[in-house]
Amino acid sequence: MQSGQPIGEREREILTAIVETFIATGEPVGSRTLARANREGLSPATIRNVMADLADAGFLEQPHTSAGRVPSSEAYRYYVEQLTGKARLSHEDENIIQDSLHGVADVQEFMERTSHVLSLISHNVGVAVAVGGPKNALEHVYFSRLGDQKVLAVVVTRSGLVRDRVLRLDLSQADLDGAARFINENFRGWTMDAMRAELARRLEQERSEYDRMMASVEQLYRQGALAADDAAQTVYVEGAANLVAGEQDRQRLQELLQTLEEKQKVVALLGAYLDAKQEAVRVVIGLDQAMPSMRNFVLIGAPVRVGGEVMGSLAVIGPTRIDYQHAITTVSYIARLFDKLLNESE
Amino acid sequence: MQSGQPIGEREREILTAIVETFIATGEPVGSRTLARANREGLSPATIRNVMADLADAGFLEQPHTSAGRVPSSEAYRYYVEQLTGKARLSHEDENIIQDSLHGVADVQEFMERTSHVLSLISHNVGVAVAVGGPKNALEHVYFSRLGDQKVLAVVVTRSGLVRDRVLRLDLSQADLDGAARFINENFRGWTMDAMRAELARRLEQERSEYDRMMASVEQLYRQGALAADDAAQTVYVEGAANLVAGEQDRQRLQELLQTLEEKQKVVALLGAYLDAKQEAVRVVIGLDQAMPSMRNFVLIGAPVRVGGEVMGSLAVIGPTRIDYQHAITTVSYIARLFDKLLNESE
DNA sequence: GACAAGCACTCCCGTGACGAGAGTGCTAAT
DNA sequence: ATTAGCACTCTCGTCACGGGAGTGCTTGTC
Repeated sequence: MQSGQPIGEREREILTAIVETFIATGEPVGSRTLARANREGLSPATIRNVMADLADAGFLEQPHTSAGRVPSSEAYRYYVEQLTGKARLSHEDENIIQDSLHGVADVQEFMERTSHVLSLISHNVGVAVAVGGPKNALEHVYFSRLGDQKVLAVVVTRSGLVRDRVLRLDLSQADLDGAARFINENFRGWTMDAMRAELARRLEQERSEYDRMMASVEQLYRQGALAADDAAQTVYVEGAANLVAGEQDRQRLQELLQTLEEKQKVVALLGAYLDAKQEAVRVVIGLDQAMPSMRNFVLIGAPVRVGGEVMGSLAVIGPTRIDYQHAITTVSYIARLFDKLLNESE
Repeated sequence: MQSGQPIGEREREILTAIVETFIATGEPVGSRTLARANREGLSPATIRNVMADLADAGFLEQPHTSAGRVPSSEAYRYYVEQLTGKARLSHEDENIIQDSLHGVADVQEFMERTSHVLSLISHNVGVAVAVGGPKNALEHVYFSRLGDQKVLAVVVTRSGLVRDRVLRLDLSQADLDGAARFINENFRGWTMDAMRAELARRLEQERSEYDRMMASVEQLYRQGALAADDAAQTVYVEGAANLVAGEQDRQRLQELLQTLEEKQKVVALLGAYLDAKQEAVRVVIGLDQAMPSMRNFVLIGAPVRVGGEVMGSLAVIGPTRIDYQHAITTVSYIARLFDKLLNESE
C-alpha cells in the first residue's frame, strides 16, 4: 500500500490505538503492547504487517529501527478527524469552569479567567484574546489633558471595552472637551470603523472651512486617539509552566517560552488559523508553518462571536501529544458558554 | 575563627573573589583556581586555610568533601554590601534602555517596556508594577449602562491611569449620569483615598435625607466602582524563559514559572520588600522567607515615586548567582530615568 | 490470502568498573 | 605565617556488557 488511504477498518482501528497509547504513554508503541490491548486478539505479527503498511502510507514514523512507532502529523490529523464530537465534559471539569467564570461581567476579566481555566483543565497553555473591536459600537470618548504635551484618550465601546492611551499633543482642556462632545454627539452608536471612515471623509472634504474644534478633532484623529485596530488587543496566556513537564529539550523549551511571551506572536497564530466563519472548534496540527519554534505543537481553538462579529478567540496550545478529545470538548464548552453569556446581555 | 566577621583584608578579598568567580562560572570554586587569579600570588594552601575559616564563619558551603566552595547567602549579602555604588552602565545598555523607553508617555506602557528591557539586559526576569494609586488625584469618572444589570465604571486619575470594571447593577443611564456629575463636580482633584473617605462619611451622615441621586452614588460606591485598592494593580513580568538556562532541576523550574505566573504573588513579593522610604535600590537575598518556591532567588528592586508618592516599583528577579553589580546599576538607572520623566511632566 | 509462529538481528539503556581530574585536610618544613 | 607535599575523597566521563523491546522476514497453517 503506497500513500493510499488506510480505509480498511482494521487499519483505522490500529492507527487510532497507536495514537491513543502514544498520547497516554509518550513512548513509541510496539506491536506487542498493541496486541495485548487489542480486543480482537490479533497477534503481534499481524499488527506488525499493518503497521508496516501504515508507515508506508506516511502515518507512522520510527525513531530508529527496532523501536516502536510514533504517529506522524498526518496520523494526528486523521485521528482528530474521526473523533466523534459526542464526548461530554466531565462534571468535575464543568464545575471548575462554572465556578471560575461565574458572575463575571467584564469581557477582559472573562478572557483572563478563560485562559487560566483552560490551562488548568487541559494542563497545557491556555490562551484568550479580546480583539479591539473595529466593528464595536462606540459608546463614549473622553479626553483629558495630563500635562505638557500629554493628552489621555479614553474610548469606551458599547460592549464594555475600554481603551486608553496617552498621546503627545498640546491641546487645552477646552479644546479637548469640544472635540469629545462633537464625537460623542455625532458618532455614538457607530461602529469604530464607520466612525473613523466618516471622520476621515469629513476632515478631507471640509478642510477649507475648518473651525478650531475640527482642528482639534483632526489632531486627535491623526495621533490615533480613536484607533481600534489590531494593536488594540489584549492577550492572556497562561500555563506556560505546564510545558516544562512535557518538553525534554531545554533549548527548545526556552524557545517555546520565549515565543509565548511575545504576545503578538500568539495573536498572529490565532489570527492565522481562526476565522469568523468557522462554526466549531478548529484543530491545527503542526504550527511550524506559521512559527518555526512551534513545530510539533498544535492549536485547538475557537472564535468568540457577539452578534456575528468576532470579539476574540480562545485556544489551548500544547504538544502534538495532547488529549485531543478533552481539549476539544473543553474549548467547545467554554466557547458556547461565552456565546450564551455575552449574547444574552445584549 | 567562629562566626566572627571576616574583617581581615585578605579574607575580604578572597571572599569577593570566590563570589565573583562562582557567579561567573557557576561551579564550586577551588583553592587552585583562586590562587591563579590572585594577584598577590598566594599559594593554594594558604588560600585553603582562609577558606576553611570562611566556611567556619558561615560564608562558604561545600557540596561534598573534595569539591570546591560555594558562597552562602551570607556571603552574597556581604558581597553586595561592599560593592561600590560607583559602577556605570555601559553605553550599549544605556542605548537599549533609551531606545526602548523613548517617547513613551503612558505609564502603563512605560511599565510594560520597563519589564521587557529589564529582562533583556539582565538576562533574568524583569518585573514592573503600577499600583492603583490610592493617593492619586481623581480626574474623572464615567458610568455607562451596558445592558441588563450591567454598568461599566471608568475612573481616570490625574496621572493618566485608567481603571475600568463592570458591575452588576441596575441603574438607568440618567441615574448614572447624575451620579457621575456629582462625583466629578465635587471630588475632582481629590485623592482617591480622600474621596472615598469623604463619600463614606456623607453617605453615613445624610442617610435620612437621601435623594435619588445619592442612592445611585451609594450603590456604585458599594459595588466598588471607585475602588483604587491593591487589587487595582497592573503587573508586567517578562523574561521568565531566561530561567530555563539557569535552573537545572526541572521540578523546581516548573514551580518557579508557576509562581511567576501568579501575578499577585509577584506583587506581594515586591510589596513585602520595597517601601516608599528607601532611597536607592534594594537587594533582597533569599526570597524563600516570603515565598518557598523562590529559595535561592534574589530580588533587586526599587520603588518608583511621583511627587513623593509610590506609583509602582520595578525589579529584577534572578538566582543568587546573578551579576549583582550589573543588575543594581540597571535598576537604579531606570528608576532614576523614571523619576526624571514622570516628574518633569507634572 | 489472511493470520500466526519462530527466529535472527538491531538498537537502546541501565549497570558496574575504571581512571582521570579536581579538590581537600593535614603535616612538616621554611 | 606561609608553603610544599602527600594521601585521600568524590565526581564524572568512558567503555564494555547484557537484558529488553521491537522489527523484518520466512515459513507454516487454516
